[in-house]
Amino acid sequence: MQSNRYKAMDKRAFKDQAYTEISRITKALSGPARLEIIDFIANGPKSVEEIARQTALNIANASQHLQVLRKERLVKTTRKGNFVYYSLASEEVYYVWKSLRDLTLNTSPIVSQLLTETRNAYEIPEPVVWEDVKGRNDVFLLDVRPKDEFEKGSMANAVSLPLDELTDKLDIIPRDKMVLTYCRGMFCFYADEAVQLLQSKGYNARRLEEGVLDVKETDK
Amino acid sequence: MQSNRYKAMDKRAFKDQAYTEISRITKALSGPARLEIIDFIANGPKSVEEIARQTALNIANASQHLQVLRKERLVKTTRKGNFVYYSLASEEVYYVWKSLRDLTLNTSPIVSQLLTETRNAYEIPEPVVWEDVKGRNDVFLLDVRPKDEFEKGSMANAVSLPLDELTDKLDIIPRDKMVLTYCRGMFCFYADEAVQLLQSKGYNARRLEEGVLDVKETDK
DNA sequence: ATTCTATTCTAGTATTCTATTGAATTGTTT
DNA sequence: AAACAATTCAATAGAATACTAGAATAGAAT
Repeated sequence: MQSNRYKAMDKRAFKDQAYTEISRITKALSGPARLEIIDFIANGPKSVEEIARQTALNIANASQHLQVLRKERLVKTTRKGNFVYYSLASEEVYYVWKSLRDLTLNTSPIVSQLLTETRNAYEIPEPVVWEDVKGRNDVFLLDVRPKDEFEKGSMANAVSLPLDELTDKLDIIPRDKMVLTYCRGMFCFYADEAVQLLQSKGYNARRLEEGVLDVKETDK
Repeated sequence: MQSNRYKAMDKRAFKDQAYTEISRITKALSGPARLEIIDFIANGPKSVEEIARQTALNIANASQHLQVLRKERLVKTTRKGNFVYYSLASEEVYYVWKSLRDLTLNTSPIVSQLLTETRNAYEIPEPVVWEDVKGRNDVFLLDVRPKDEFEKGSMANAVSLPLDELTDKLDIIPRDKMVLTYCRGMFCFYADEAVQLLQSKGYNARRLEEGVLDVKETDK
């Protein structure tokens, strides 16, 4: 009781600590490398090796970044055989990432500019936004991510055909529908590469701007 | 064309720049002082002086922090007479703040702990969550923030009675209903102070855990 | 038990950023 | 011109950053 009195916080001290705590977590996410890691592992558990390869970091460095995220409990790990798999600790982590990304897209036009520039450089056609096509039934939804990511969760009625199997299994794609590809999200080019391939084979193909995690209509 | 080729970005370069851009914006928000500023001015435009007072910073320092936010276009300013009023540049900024706050509340129990400790120290009763009371019609919703914040936007059916006018105008509060006070949000103690006052006058009063901005049922 | 392999830790470095404040300055109002 | 709010400047001290190489660890496979 008495000791409670002494420890008792005034309101200013509480605020200082509360905002500092939120600040700590914000700083833990705030490096480019860690933002990219979060964007990546949101699609499913990944080993340190995969994360390092995807983000072009060396392994020790990727591990360091993962420790920073783990210290703040933003990611969790599971071990399978020899590998440690990292994934997001909660949905809230993804919401933060998503809101930061959307804020940036609205606030500084640079990212969207760079994105279209990059697409132009590769002669990739403009993406289609989900809002414009979600009602239609003359489209064929194609998930070109690795199988395990598809199985963890996919868009409703989507068919899985990972990018590297695309050439072999073209026959499962109908020629009378518009093929809509999608992948991990706005900053992932798998869907664009798929579109290029499909168009070169005479399909009517476009990519979806959003990824699975940005859209409500999902399975699982 | 040619020059486009040379400037053309490869995918890795795009990613580096995109995540770096998001990182820049994230770092701009990530200090405790700036998080508090955002939380504060979300309720309405505030002068530098008010912001400095609220956050216990000196004026020069508060201004510095505001410049950081302005450089990243997270806040906007209007001038009235001698004063410059700062407010959030867009709703997205608030969403980011909200998602960071909610992530922290879920991820590290410290903040909630400190909050209840502080309330205990002042012998403030436990808050009520909106979800539990929003259907009921035997409650009297009381907005104890300054008038201008109320006018900018309030909860549906709420009555405005700023904290410092409360003692004078007690007669407008019905005695047969439960009085529910609310203010700027979870880290604001105005509503708690109002509850203490009201309870001492024999009212059945509780505070709402959430603030206006966390609840859907609002006017304006 | 040993070997193997993926991951983590340690330590060091160089760099960059941080918040803060008093004083000088700008710009507005009266 | 005087008063006032806000901004900028300059300087400080301290902390945090990302990264890397090499050693250490911890499980799994043999």
